[in-house]
This record gives sequence, C-alpha cells and structure tokens, in this order.
Amino acid sequence: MLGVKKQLELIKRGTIEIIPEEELVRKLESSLKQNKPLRIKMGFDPTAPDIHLGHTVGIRKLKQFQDLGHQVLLIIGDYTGMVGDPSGRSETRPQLSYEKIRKNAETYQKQFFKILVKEKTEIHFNGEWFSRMSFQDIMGLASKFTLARILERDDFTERFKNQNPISLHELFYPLMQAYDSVAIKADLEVGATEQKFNLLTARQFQEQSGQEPQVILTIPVLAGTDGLQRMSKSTGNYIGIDESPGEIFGKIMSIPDELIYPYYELLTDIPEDELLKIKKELETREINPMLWKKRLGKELVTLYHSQKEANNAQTEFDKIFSKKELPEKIELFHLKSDQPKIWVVKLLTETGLCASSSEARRLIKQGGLYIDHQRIKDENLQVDLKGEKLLKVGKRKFLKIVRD
RNA sequence: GGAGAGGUACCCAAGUGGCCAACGGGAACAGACUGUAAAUCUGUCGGCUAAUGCCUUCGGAGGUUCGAAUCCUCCCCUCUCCA
Repeated sequence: MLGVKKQLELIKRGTIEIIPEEELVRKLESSLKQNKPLRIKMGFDPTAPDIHLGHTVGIRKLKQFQDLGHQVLLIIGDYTGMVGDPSGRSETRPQLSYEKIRKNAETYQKQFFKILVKEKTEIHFNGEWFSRMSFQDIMGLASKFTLARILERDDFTERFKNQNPISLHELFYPLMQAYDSVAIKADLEVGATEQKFNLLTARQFQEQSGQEPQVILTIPVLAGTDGLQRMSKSTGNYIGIDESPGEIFGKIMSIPDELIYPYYELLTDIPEDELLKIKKELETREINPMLWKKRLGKELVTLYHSQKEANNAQTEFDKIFSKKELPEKIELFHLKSDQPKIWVVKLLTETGLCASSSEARRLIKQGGLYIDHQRIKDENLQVDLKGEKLLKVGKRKFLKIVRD
C-alpha cells in the first residue's frame, strides 16, 4: 500500500471537498498501520437501466480507492430507489415499482464492472436491512431528526418557497441513505456535491450508533450533453456506457465546446500535464476544438469498448458528417408490399423513419429526404420499389429498402 | 372542516366567450453555414389531407350558448392562510 501522503494526493484529484480531511488522514494512517483497508461506500439508485457517464465520475473515484487497496462497497438502492432522491430536484420523482427497480439493478451490476474489479467489490441492496425494519424501527429513525434540519436543504427550501409539493416520503430519503452507512459501517462515502446533506446525515447517525463517523468526499456533478442540466436519463442528455461506439462518439461530438475540458478532466485517465495542455489550447483556440472533441470521443469509446472500435467510430463519423458519405453498414428494411410503387410519405411512416405523415411531409418540405442521393421535394411522389432503394433522412438516419 | 389561489401541448408559460391548433421561451426536428451531431442564422414543431378543409386537444365528467381553454355545476389533484 502506498504511503498516506501519496494516497491522499491521488484521492484528492478531481474532488470538490473532503470533510473532514484530518479525519481521512487519520483513517488512512490507521488503515496502513493495521493493514486494514478502509470501507469505501457509494450508493446508486437503479431508477433507469443504464449507467451513464455522470455515474462514472464516482465509480472511477471508487476504482482509485480499489487500486489503492481499499474495500469498495456499492449500495444498490432498491428501497431508496422507490422513494427517489430529492437532492437537487425541484419536483417529486416518479415512484418506480419494485420489479422495475430490481430489473434495472441487474443491468447496473453488469455495467459497474466495466470499471471496477468484480472480485474486489462488495455489493449490497439496501432492502437487505430496510425490508426487515418494523414500523417501530422506522419511527425510531425518524425521531433522530428534526423538520428544521431537513428543511434547511436548498432543494426543499426552494420547493417550499415556490409552493411546489413536497411529499412526506421524500423527507425520509436522507435518513435512509444515512442508515445505509450505519448498516455497512462505512469509513468514507463518495457522492456528488448535491449529496452533501445526505452524506453528512450519515455521520450523525453513525455517531449515535456508536460508530466512527464516515468521511465524506464530494465530486462534481457532470453536465449533460446539452451543457445545461446535470446528466440524467430523464432529461435525455446522457451518454450510457453501454451504448454503441458510434452513439458514444456521436454524442460526444454533440456536446458544446465548453464541456470538452470538464469531460476530459472527469471522465478520462489523461495525465495531468496533458490536461493542462488541452485546457490552454482550448482557451487560446489554437486548434479547432473539434479535434479535441474527436480525441475525447475516442478515449471514451476505448474505455468502454476497445481501441479498434474507437478508430472505427471516428472513421465513420468523418465519413458521414465531414465528407457526407455513407456509413459502412446500412440497415436493410424489408418492406411488405404487393404494389410496385409506394407513396413517399407512406414509405417514411411504414419504415418508422417518421412518426406521422405530417412529420414526413414536413421533413420533405424542408429538404431532409434523399432517395438514392436525390433530394426529394415532391411529397406526392410515388416511389418505384424496383430493386434496392437508399433512404437518407436528415443528417444521420440511413436505411436501405427492399420490397418483399 | 373553513377561506382563497391554481391545474394549458415534451417542459416553462401567455390566453378569461368567436380573430385559438392556442402568444413567448426552452427542448426537439429540418435546412444553411462550419474540417463538430458545437456555436450562429432560418424554418418547422397535434393528427389526417394535393389543397380550400376536416378531426382530436387546454385536470375529469356534465351543462349553458349559434359558438367555450375562457361562463355554470359536480368531482379529482396541488399550493397558501385559518383550525
């Protein structure tokens, strides 16, 4: 195991706060002395089936701890997921069914280990302890906290001030997350900055239970591909680590230029000195930022797929968007029809390229449709179905049609 | 339980009897431009229709009216104050 100083240096990279830092130093020292790894906790609520880049900021931090020889504990919030974390939220989260959550939890577990080492990771569902609690237990937990403390939180205050509803069950979320730490005796918990309140609550609970309180380590919240809101599935501005190389690469290319640097910093393993160089070049605009974006896309595809696929993704992108050529592979659609011709609009809806006829008409009027490289302007066109037809809809949808 | 305010399209948000398929903004989509699926600009943005047009929509259900998102009745939901 590395020395305390060296460990601390690594741990601090890319973190916002460590509270309290002296305690972490002390914990690291005693861990080293007793050769006993620290218990590092992070929780995830499986509210969507995918792990996205936003999650990986924390998971990568865990990986660091893992590499340093500490014990990583993942808490899958099957119970907290049903409540929905109000942190940073301006409205109540929709409540998910238990089945849905368990199902998401399965895909989560698979995706975690694209980053973490499975054998060295301990996974717990918080239903393990919550499902066994009686109403009495829950009341006991609730009695340790006051309304004033809960309402201190910015998100609740905002909602209250704006006269938005706050459901009672949401007030329990911090208590549940805090209790998780008690249940697994965490030494340190990693969470995004907006989690600070929940993380701190755990310290209080642990102390009251006679445990040494956990150190909290906060990491930045990753902005989504829109550059405005935090990355999340529900706002659709996310990049899932299980997505195809082409999608990951393309989505990276769609992020605003200002996001290039933060993404490098939080999502890649690029060494410090190179980071500085990138930052400088982006600021001075010496180089077209697109180039840095492409490299970023490649880094990420390499991380979650492979180097080879990363190269392919870039080649494809260049082909389609820079050179405006065709992609390598185009899906073939078998159109069932006994007519030799078909109305364009119908063709677009039948193939699922457009959701409605109106949308298809619009698209054609706007010049977004090409058939066999010819721009189609006539929305009444009857398309001859002889042989194979190549459709291009908008910039990025391609389809080959063949009549069955 | 009492008094008041509110529920409008994916989101925010105007609209208080016909000029409303519903202002504006965001998102999304298309086009132009750019060595970016960035930025910027332009356009589109309920459905069906070649089109004049037709059909469905403003929390839900009824009603008044030639005509309702707008008025009335009941119901559901949210917020505020009182208890």
